[in-house]
Amino acid sequence: MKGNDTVARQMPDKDGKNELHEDAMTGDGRIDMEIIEGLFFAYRDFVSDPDAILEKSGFGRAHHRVVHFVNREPGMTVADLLDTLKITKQSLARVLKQLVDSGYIHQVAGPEDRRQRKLYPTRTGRELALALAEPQSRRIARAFEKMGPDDRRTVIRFLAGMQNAKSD
Amino acid sequence: MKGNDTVARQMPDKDGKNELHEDAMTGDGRIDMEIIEGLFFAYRDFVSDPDAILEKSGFGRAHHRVVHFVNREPGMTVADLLDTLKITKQSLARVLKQLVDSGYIHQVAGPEDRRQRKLYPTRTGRELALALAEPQSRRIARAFEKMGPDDRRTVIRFLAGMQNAKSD
DNA sequence: CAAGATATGTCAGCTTTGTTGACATATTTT
DNA sequence: AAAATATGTCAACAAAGCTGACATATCTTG
Repeated sequence: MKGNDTVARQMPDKDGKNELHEDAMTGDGRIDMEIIEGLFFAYRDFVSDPDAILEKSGFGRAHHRVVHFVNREPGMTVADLLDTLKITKQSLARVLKQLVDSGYIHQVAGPEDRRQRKLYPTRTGRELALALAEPQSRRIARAFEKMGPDDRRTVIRFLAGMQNAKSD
Repeated sequence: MKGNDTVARQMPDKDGKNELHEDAMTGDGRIDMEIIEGLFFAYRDFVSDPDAILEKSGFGRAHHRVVHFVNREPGMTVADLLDTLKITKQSLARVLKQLVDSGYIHQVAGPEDRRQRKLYPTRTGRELALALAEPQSRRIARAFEKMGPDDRRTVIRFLAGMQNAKSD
């Protein structure tokens, strides 16, 4: 390889900043590594479920999120969606435009406030959202398979407790 | 605005593909919307915790993941890390190089197989990983605050059940 | 009614983080 | 000696985030 060979014996290291740790980081029980990593792996696999379907439509995960929430709350405005996704206007504009142009979402001027664009799924938009949610829901069902119905309550409370307080 | 006004009355729509849905997508009880969305919001806020710290070091979330797992399993190889993160070699190479160059991670040729590069955190690398884990752990503790210790077990089982089976 | 605030769209450009495919080097295995 | 393996690297690209500025339509307010 190139000359980036490394040796176990380190450079002079007065302050100890380059001293190596061979022991696993545990956090001395003050850090909940188990939940931190459980969340990472669970979410990593959870969001990978819809990838096959998304590829067929030529969309990505950003489109998934948009089409999901518009289906969940038809008539929501662009501002609502920005607040839900916590991304910027331009980031949203790109994927939203593609979904509108492809006929998955329609925009309707607000009946009271005509500056608003209320977002509605079309039939194909609804079908896509359902198809994307389905494998995720199956994964969830499988996870709960050997657990009780009270366990589902517990998980819901946990997930709610992990979220930031609503600002409005 | 531009001429992208939309009206509630749609274009001719024989097949109904453009018909709008004004009703919220429920999945008719077959889709677990509550958990799907709970996971999304929980993870969205969970990963935003370390952002302030990362900005100081000039790193991003990809660096966070690398420095975390190297700290958790010092001596892991590049191949191990690729398998954990499920990203490509080039994606990892970029951020790993930056972490090595900045002195957060050291590489040591494998003692048995000298082709391998075993990864170890330096002292600063360990400190960074702990600092990043801390706000996340506090969030988790807060979520469990009003729940029992058995609830933590339940959540761990759920998160494990959400993961793909290990291939090896 | 004029002025300002608001909701949305859009332009231009940048960054991070993912992807592919090809190829080089050192080392181990066969 | 040849093949396989672990890693690094080059070039190029794509998705999805960001900023700041500015335009338009519409609503609210003085």
